[in-house]
Amino acid sequence: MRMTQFFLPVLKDTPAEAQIVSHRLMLRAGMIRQSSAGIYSWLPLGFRVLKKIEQIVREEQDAAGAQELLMPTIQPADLWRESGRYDDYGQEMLRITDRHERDMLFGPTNEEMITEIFRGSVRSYRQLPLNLYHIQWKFRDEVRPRFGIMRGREFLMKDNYSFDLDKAASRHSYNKMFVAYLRTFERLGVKAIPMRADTGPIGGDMSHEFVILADTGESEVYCHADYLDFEAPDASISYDHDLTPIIDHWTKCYAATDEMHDAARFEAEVPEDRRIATRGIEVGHIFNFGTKYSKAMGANVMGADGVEVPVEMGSYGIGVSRMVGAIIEASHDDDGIIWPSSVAPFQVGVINLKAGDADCDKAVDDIYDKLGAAGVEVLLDDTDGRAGGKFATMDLIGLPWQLIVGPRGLKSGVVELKERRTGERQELSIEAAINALTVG
RNA sequence: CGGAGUGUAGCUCAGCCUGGUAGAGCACCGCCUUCGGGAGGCGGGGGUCGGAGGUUCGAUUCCUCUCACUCCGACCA
Repeated sequence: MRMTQFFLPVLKDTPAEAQIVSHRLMLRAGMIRQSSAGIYSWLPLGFRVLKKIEQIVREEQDAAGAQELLMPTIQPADLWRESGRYDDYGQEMLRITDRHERDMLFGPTNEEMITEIFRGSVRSYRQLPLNLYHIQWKFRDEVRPRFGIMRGREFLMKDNYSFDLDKAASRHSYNKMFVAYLRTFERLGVKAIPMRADTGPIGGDMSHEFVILADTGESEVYCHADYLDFEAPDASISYDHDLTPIIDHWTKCYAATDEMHDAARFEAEVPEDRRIATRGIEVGHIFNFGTKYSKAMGANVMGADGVEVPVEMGSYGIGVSRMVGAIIEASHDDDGIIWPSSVAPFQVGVINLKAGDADCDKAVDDIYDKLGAAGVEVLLDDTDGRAGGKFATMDLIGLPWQLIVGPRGLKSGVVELKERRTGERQELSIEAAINALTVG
């Protein structure tokens, strides 16, 4: 992509309404634009990141055996009357009436709808286990939206639902998602620590929140420092095997959000120099809620013994749009965003320090074509601005690599390769620079 | 939902207290000089001052209502 053709409305000034760093940087980098309170448009740069995250989430869900479908944003109220949540959910649910005076709602989540789909098609234990997910926009009419897309009213969430015959099988489905989440967050370039969580209004007795540690996080969290060194299972993991050793490893140390925090236990279990008390951002939440919805909505299956039982369910969510902000909170510096490579909107920003200079133009065009041909996503700053502004913009939008091409270097046949995260620069020949960016 | 604020140019803000018909910086357009970490000069375009009502000879300014947005608190991916 050439910057002269790319819609990238960066801001020099910080918009007054933005309080936290991810919101400020997303606005300044031209990633989002507010429409109304808690509702945003995603501009091209932000949308690219959102899609990257979505795709990683999708790949890991598929690998763990979940199947993607797509449910609507608008749901009929009757479904929610069946579960009893139409009245329980309160004003956070956006209620709509259609032209025939039918009560509808903009879905804040999809337990009812997925249960309805399930009960309409599944009758036998032979069709289990089943795990269905979608990545869809949700709407929760928060009293007080804030922090940009971190707590918007409209947000993109991956939510999935597992269906099993009995508690043991349901537990395995839960464990699969636990492991899939470890892998997902690792690939997204963040440390997300599973913390025992309250099940809240969704119900059930098994639940973990996945929390990214960040000073600017919304809630206080406490955990053992060992978690920072834990490594997620690699891609060769087999989801059909017993996953409990992995779960045990990841849950053996203390980790709790403030509402579940037990100071006495924390101090007893964690040596003083290993205690982490900081802030965190919840980016994922998994629940096993048993038969809460299947009982209420009559989602039963016939077991091998000929007895019909309500299906055991779990639900699993990742805040995809929130991840964008959470990653920025966890990865930025004074100059701007520092994208992990896996979610970066482009891998490389090529800077033409002197657009209009024949040698520079030729060199960057050549680099641009070669990197593009090698499948590297490149943003070429071919604008005729000054060097300072170009450096500042490139640092702000946080692409992992910058390739700086100027007349001074070209005279001696070199360009400068800068790594955004470390700030390290090296002078290389054009060929060597292209090689460095196309290997791995 | 309780509390506190803010709405003036695309953005950041001044002007309002003490009414007299709107400004700066950045951004944008043109020209010139610059040209490796957010340059400078000259010229130019852009605002029915959130909206409605009221007071007044006259309202961005004072009063009332209203809408929107932000922040702090309680709740959530």
